[in-house]
Amino acid sequence: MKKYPIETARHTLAHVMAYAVKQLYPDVKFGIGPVVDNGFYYDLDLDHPLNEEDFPKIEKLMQEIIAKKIDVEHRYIPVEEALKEAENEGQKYKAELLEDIKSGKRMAITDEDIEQQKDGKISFYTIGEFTDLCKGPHVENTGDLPKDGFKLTKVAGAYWRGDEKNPQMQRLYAVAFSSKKELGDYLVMLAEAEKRDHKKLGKELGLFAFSPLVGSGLPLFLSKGEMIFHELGKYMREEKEALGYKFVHIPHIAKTDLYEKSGHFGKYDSMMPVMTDQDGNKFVMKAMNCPHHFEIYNSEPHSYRDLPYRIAENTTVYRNEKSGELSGLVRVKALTQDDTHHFVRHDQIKSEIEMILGLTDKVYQTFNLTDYSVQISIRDPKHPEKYFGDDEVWKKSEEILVEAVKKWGRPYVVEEGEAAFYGPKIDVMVKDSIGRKWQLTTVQLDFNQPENFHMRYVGEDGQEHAPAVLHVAILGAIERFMGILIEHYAGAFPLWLAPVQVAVINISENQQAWSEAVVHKLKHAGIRAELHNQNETLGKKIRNAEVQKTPYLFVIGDKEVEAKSVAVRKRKDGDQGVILIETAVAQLKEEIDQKK
RNA sequence: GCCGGUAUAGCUCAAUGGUAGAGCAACGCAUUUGUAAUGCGUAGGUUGUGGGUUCAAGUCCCUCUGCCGGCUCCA
Repeated sequence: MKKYPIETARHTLAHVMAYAVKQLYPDVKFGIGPVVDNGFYYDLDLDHPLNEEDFPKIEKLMQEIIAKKIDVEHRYIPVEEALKEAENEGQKYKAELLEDIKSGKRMAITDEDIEQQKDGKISFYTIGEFTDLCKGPHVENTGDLPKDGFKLTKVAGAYWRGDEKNPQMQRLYAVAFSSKKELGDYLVMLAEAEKRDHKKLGKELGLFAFSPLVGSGLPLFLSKGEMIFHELGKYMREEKEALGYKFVHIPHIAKTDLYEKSGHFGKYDSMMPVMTDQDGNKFVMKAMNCPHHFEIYNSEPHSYRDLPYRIAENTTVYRNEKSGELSGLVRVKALTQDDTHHFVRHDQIKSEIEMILGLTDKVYQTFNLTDYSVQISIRDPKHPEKYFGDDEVWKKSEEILVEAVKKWGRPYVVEEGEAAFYGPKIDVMVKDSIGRKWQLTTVQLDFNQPENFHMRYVGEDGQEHAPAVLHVAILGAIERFMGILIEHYAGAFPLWLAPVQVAVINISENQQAWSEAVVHKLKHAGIRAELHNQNETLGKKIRNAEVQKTPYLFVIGDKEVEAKSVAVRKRKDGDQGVILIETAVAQLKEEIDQKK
């Protein structure tokens, strides 16, 4: 048995899976079947809706194909011939791909694009009675595949070529590893990740709730969740004020005229209407803060000396996301941005972006978030009509961002077509517990809205000039950031962020007054303390998730106890107890202050 | 919005179409012991909503809602 890179085996397994499905459902039409993280998928068009009951059948057929040790044949076929054959077999999607190859369009579908042209011929691989166009590479014999290292995991709808207007196919997912053990390890890892799921922990720790009556995507923060939420907003405010940002406040509804001027209104359909007033003005919930902040800038004249002019606000925007897109705290309809707008002279752009990226670094270090990726989002060069402003300005903006990120020194990728309609942006993405990437930080450079809103400042030369605008959110949305943080810390927050910093457990009833006094003292010192009274056993309290995740635990009483990861303070007699608690309070305060 | 799942007690889950149960949590009593689990007891339900099939529905069918995982979207 030959050894192959796991990606090669996954690729061949995708073909084997397609072959197995074809044995079950001969009418199936195939889309594409690429390798993805930890496995592969194949897009299928068939009348029978696949579900989990079909998985064992398909897996069994795959295992049979592997057991038969079938040679994987590779050959090149002229494109016309291949096209004819695909059409004869009714493989319309394959035919479409071949058609594109033939006409030279060959639009990439995925990175794992399908073919490789060689003298006008197309690379094909055949396993038994299943032939698929594919550039490979593949294993030479199905006997080389790990027969018990793969598992079908899920089926999902996926549009042909990723376009909503195209027919929807069934995407059959599988995970695959070189051995049964590796597959088992992966499944165990997934089960562990499930325990860190912020939706699960949020409920267990009493942080937030959802109500079908209030509406989907509208999180209700309970007292403990609000403490974290508030602490995150406060932290960003402190950091920004230290850098000279000014905080502002705007109302949550606005006339549609504002968004018509900014260009948002026509471009997006996610704004929630509120009402039409007696004069016929239409109002919507604000879905972004930019135009309000522009109007704040325009409310007074500016000198070049005042720039950079930085305004900030932690404020909620409301977006009518499609129902299927919502997900816990990481995708909601009401999201609170730590939004800032920087109005800068053109010669200040570079230094301003450097300052912002510096702050970004500091924030990520504070939360010990090291595993993040940076993306520079630029225009889709094929569709310039989707964006405001002229080519030169866009080119210049994109260059500035690339240069800034290069200087910053983080690895990055450039994504075409991901820019905002008014300018390119730098995004920072962080993975959640099951490996999905979520955008947190965004830094957007905008030369277009300043013209649109006629923003001006008086320069050294006495003339009016337009500033550039930087749209920045470091946390992104506090809801999403909190969701990511809960999973990052698995619910065990650092002291300064923890909703309960000290749990005081009163062991015996005759210590009631003393316990209450300790809690009072802690709260007075600004420490978030909570009293757990002892009419239950300490064992029960300790295994309670809330208390387990509490950084400190004071046990009041006369029992010698120990608990993992918690400081235990014992009271021997009144006076000594007071000294112990006071020392502890001072230490705690110091630790909390040193948080960042 | 689309595809596939899914919804039973506060939580985790049981219950061939035939009287809705268990463990944990809660509460009470006992225990003063216990640091992944002290004992006994009590209470907790219009099985998400609305319809249908059936002598009989938690179970089968349809509707709506919510949730989960994808797709698309993501200012």
